[in-house]
Amino acid sequence: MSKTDQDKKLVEAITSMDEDFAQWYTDVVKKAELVDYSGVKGCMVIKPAGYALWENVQKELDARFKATGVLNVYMPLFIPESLLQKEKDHVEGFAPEVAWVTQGGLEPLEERMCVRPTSETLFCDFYARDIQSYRDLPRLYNQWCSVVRWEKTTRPFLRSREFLWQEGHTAHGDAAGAQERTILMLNVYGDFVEEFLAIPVVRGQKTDKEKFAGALETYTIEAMMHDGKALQSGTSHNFGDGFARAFGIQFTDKDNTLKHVHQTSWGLSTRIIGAIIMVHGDDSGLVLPPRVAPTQVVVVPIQQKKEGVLEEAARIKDALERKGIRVKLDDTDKSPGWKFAEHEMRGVPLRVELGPKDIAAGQAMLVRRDDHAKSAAGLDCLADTVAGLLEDIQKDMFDRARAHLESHIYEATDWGTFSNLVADRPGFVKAMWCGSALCEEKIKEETGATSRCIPFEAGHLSDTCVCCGKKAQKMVIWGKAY
RNA sequence: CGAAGCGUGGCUCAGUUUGGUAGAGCGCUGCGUUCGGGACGCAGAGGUCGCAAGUUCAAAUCUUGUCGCUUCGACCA
Repeated sequence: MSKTDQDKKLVEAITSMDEDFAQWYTDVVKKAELVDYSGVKGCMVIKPAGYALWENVQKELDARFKATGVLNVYMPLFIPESLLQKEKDHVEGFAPEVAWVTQGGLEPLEERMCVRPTSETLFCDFYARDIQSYRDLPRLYNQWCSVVRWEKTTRPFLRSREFLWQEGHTAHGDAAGAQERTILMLNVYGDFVEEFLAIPVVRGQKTDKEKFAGALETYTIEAMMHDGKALQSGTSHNFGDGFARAFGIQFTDKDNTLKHVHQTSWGLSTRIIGAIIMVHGDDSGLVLPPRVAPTQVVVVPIQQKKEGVLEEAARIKDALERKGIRVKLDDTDKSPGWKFAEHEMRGVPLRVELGPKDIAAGQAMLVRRDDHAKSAAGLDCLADTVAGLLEDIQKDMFDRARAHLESHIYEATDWGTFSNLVADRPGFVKAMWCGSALCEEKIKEETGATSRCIPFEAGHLSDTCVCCGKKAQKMVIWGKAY
């Protein structure tokens, strides 16, 4: 097949990302068989390739939670209306998007119940009974579950009516304990996403306008997608004692006085899979970082019916498995070219090609998914070479994503520059802000950008707000978001 | 919830304007030849045209309703 024909075929399979990023995303999600649409409006079927990603995310993140003392629990799916209503800001924030159960069996319910959009109220209701003494604190609980939010429009992984996530809920004896935990968990997310998913993030605090309903402070990790748009990839909230007062969560302290607990919550959802796709993917499809990839290496035999080829390929598979590498041998009767394209589409980080010529030369060909680099490697120490290469790929993918992030963050000190940057340059814009929600509102209306966060690495660009010109309080990172 | 587009074998779509025996490519099944970037031949299987009502001798095609999907906007993780 000619080069032109080959290009044509690939273009037919996946829309070019520069041509139409939204369509590219949908194509990749479908072609890599991560999800399928379901008969349930706004809900997706997560297929084995997609769910395997989530399982790897769960496994790693769960271990990191537990290393900080967190224990897993499970809360009910339903929340009675009266419970949801106990904290005013919280119910106002979620009311527009909750689904209600009004009937049980054949009888209407006396009190309707919503399907949890998040479980703060359930944890609070539980903690009010569960916590008595300072000896019970801190409570560090987490649950893996799905939640329901009645979204109007949906996209695979990025927004669906039901999605999988984890939500951690902690209670502490004082404000400092809650604040410390809030930041700790934000950094657990940040480190996990950077180290495991090779996605660089900006860590910072949300403005009042963008913070969680009922929270004192919300912290976030913001990732930049290939198209320059932001994806809020994990959040950590400090509730202070607001929920504790609304729900009556009190404990007896060492000094024999009753005190309210201080709480936090933090969550990360299957949306992160959307980030993996949109940060690392290319026109051939998905590109998975080795640490999260369900299959890290695929062995493709060439002329597999020739004597000895499949046997040698199986030996390679065994050797890699002994090294702890997740490897598949593709011995289906498809042509090699078909297999190359297929496994690239699915994002397998490294391909091992093995044919009669290689065997004669005592080598195999290694082809990286991320940069398509091809090299020969001796069969005698192949497992070591592959293990090293997987580490290189993980590191290079992170470095590449970080270079993309850093080269797409701009600075503006006046309105003209700011609005032009937002309009013309995909990416984030750093600018000073007076602290007023009115300016945030105006910026959103006129440019489409929202405040992503006030980064921990504070900066000072000028003394005046980029929007109103009044005295600036903070430097904010602005951008268009998913 | 506003705007636009689309529903025809598993997938991508043609056919709808002008009503008249349901098509193509890919995929799938079997056999054979192939195999270093989506191979080829031969033989097959597979569709009440999203659903419902209406007009008509006759509806994938016209009318009305309804459901679903995609993209954009508002809302949101």
